[in-house]
Amino acid sequence: MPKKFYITTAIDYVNGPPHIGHAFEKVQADVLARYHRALGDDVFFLAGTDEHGVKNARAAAVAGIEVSDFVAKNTARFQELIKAFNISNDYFIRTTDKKVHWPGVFAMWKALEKSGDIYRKKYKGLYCVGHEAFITKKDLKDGKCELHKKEPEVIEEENYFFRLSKYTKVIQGKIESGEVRVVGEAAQNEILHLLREGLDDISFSRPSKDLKWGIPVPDDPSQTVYVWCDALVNYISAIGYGSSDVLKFKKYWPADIQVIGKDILRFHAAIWPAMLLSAELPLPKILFVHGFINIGGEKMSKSIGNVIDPFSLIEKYGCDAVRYYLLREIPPTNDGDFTEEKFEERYRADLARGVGNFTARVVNLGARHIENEFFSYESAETKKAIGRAEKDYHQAMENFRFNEALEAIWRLISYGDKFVDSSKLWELPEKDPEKFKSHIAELCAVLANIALLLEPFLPETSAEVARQLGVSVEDKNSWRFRLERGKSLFPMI
RNA sequence: GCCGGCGUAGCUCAGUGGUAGAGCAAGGCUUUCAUAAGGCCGUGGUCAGAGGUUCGAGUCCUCUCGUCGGCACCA
Repeated sequence: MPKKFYITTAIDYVNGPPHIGHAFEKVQADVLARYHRALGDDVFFLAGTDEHGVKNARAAAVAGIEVSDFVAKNTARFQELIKAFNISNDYFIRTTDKKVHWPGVFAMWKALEKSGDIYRKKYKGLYCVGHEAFITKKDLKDGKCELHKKEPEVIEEENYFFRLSKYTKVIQGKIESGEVRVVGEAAQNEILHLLREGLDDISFSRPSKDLKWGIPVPDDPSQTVYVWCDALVNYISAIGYGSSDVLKFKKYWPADIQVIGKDILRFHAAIWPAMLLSAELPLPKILFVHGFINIGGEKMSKSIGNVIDPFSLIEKYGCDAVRYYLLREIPPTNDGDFTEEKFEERYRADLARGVGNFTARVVNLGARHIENEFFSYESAETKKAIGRAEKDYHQAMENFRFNEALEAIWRLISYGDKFVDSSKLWELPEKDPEKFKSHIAELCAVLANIALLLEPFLPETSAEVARQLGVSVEDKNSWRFRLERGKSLFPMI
């Protein structure tokens, strides 16, 4: 029976259009999902959107449309993003889905209550009249709301709290022991530091008059479930937690990997595990924490006007080229940088002159002289080169070093290019046709292995290489090639 | 303020106490199968700075500087 593998991405907040950072997270998770499918695992890969909250309600009001229409429209953009980047998610969860998501939230809330971890408490907050909402100390400048230049009122209201403080030590221990692994050194340090200091109990609901656009607290419609117990629950509601059919939940939970950004670490490495502990559910095994993408060394921001639109990038260069840049140039768990110059440099050097050109020279030369089907062949030396690439590749993947896995593949491409040159392959059809055929068979084996390893990263390219070779990559050990010239994989720009 | 990451070739980075590395870019030579593509070979370094530990420090310790970030119930 295949091993189950459950991987999630953070659900995106839909108050604005998707940018390149959203795409980055999906692409990283997609590589892991595809990699584990290739290993033969039974993969379930989740993506989705977080659609409740005051910000959405306000943005919809500004736009002058119904909030449900507003979030539906924006969610569609995120679904287009997933399609454009060829993301292989098995399901897309929406927190506004009353059939799938809400029952999970209700079940979670009741589980927390049952453990005695939900209690009523007065919440004291800074209320800004201009915002019509609570603000934080961060929003203040000289004691006044930075935006509205007014002193906030201190308002007290009663709502439900969750006993987060009760679980911080236990979670700290589990992260220290590696039972819950936080991938990304900076992220691990940060969360351990936070946990060592201990965390306070946290507000888990808001009065419905302040927060209407959300899920009502079970048996108390005067309160709306606050973001934690709404958004975070998506990871289990999506697979049936709280529904009448919990088979999928039993099978896939706990998540093997949860992919998140460094900005939401605290919620996933503290609040979420605490909720799971309280509900007596197992904790996710790995939190993979990625960094942010800067643009030319600067933070991406609307006010600077440097936000990169992932759709126009794909339209210009193609899905796989953008995936390649994100996975090769951005360090997996650190901040990275994007510029169009760097992008084109990578494109030309690695894609056009690398995998594209190598594929073209092998397939064209082979197809010109060999029409029939022929078997794959590997000399001892080639076998060794492929074996080394595989070993480096898998080792890199186990450590989530996507960039290094790609380097390993590119060393194999380089091996193939050298092979063509050193054997003067283009002279052989005249000089030694038998040797030519065996060399082509050998180079096709190299190419097919490249396509196989490349599939999680550049699925379209992998499929096109396989098509030109006339094989399916997954049929390794029984490859019989029949070459067919095709279009350039990555035309020179 | 408290805490953390980072600082190594023009750029992106690897480097586990033992002769400073890779890829890209730039330069020279070379090939013509291939997308003006490929291959080969140099060049390129005060490892941010200072001090310390050590037979020996890019690596460990202390301090300084630069830079990015986290925390003070925003998500």
